[in-house]
Amino acid sequence: MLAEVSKTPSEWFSQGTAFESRLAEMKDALREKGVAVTRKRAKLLEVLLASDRHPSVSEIHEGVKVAYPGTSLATIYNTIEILKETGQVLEIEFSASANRYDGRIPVSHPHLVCLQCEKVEDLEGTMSHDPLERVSRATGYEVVRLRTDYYGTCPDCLEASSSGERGRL
Amino acid sequence: MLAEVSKTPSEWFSQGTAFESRLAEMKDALREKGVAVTRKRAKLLEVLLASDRHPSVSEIHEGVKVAYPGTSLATIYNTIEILKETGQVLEIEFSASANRYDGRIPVSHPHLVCLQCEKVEDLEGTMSHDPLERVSRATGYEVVRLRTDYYGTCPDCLEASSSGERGRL
DNA sequence: AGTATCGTTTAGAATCATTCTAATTCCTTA
DNA sequence: TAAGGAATTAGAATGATTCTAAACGATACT
Repeated sequence: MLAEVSKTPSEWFSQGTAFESRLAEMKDALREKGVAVTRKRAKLLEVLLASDRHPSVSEIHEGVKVAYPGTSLATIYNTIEILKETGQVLEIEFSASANRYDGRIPVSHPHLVCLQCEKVEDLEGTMSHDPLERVSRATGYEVVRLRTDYYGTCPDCLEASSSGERGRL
Repeated sequence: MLAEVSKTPSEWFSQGTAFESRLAEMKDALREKGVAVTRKRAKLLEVLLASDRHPSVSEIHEGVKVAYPGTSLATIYNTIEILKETGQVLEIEFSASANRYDGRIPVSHPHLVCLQCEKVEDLEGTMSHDPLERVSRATGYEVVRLRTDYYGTCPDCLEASSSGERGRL
């Protein structure tokens, strides 16, 4: 039986860059679901965890192809889907641009999104206590996920350009 | 010269269903930008404001076509784009489903999104004070937009089904 | 070793929202 | 009524994602 993930966001954050333990955790989650941790899937997990860029599917694809050149995009999509089902990855959706994925902290938490360079960063230390429960009680919804994203221009882009051009997010 | 929109979210909320005044406001914003408020565009604004469903482009299209059957989808997309540029509509993006639009309260505010029926509701009364300024100061970003969305199953869907099927949001 | 089985992977087609393009229509003003 | 410019159009193009059907690969059984 698969135990519910019950870590709070701050517990996730406190893991810091616990690459190895997250990797083991994700592999375990796949095995618990009864799917094999193949070499390509293992590599995918590593690529996902190695970057703090919140990579897109195609960035992950590029990374996996370094080790396994023949890898198809479909494999990445398939595996990401499984990871979503097991709560092992957080999907950050965009409609005008590819979705981005957070495997390090797979529970809801705020991000900073640069409208210009499309950088996605974790925003730490600004989390008030989980409001899911409060919202559930107030609305009758069974709230399972919260998205909080701040959009703007990152310091790098502020410096690099005076004009106000925007990306497509 | 176009004055910056400077209402706080709660000021927007306090307008309630001030349909007529929002309509006039949106028309003014278009004129200030130098674009014509044509009959189709006026109808589009009405359709957008008349519904609390946070309609998608194609829902708006359907509504406009009742009055003007020949209307093309491109017209809706074009006009929505102008509204976005003038800050007169809030875009709620989804990657697996069509984007939704909020013309009533065009500034960042939280929503409740039902994963099952894809309903999008405003979540009132839960807004703490605008954290944009605080995040800007803490991160060096020039923060211009905040997205906060709660996802879950709405009371209607909870009642209608015991199983856990999900929509595509 | 040989083979049946079942999950995994693949290439490419299909889908869908959105954007683009180039031609046409509609207004406005002369 | 004609000219000019914006608005609108149909349909093509794009891009991310999903689907499909076939090929592949590992494992268990004979």
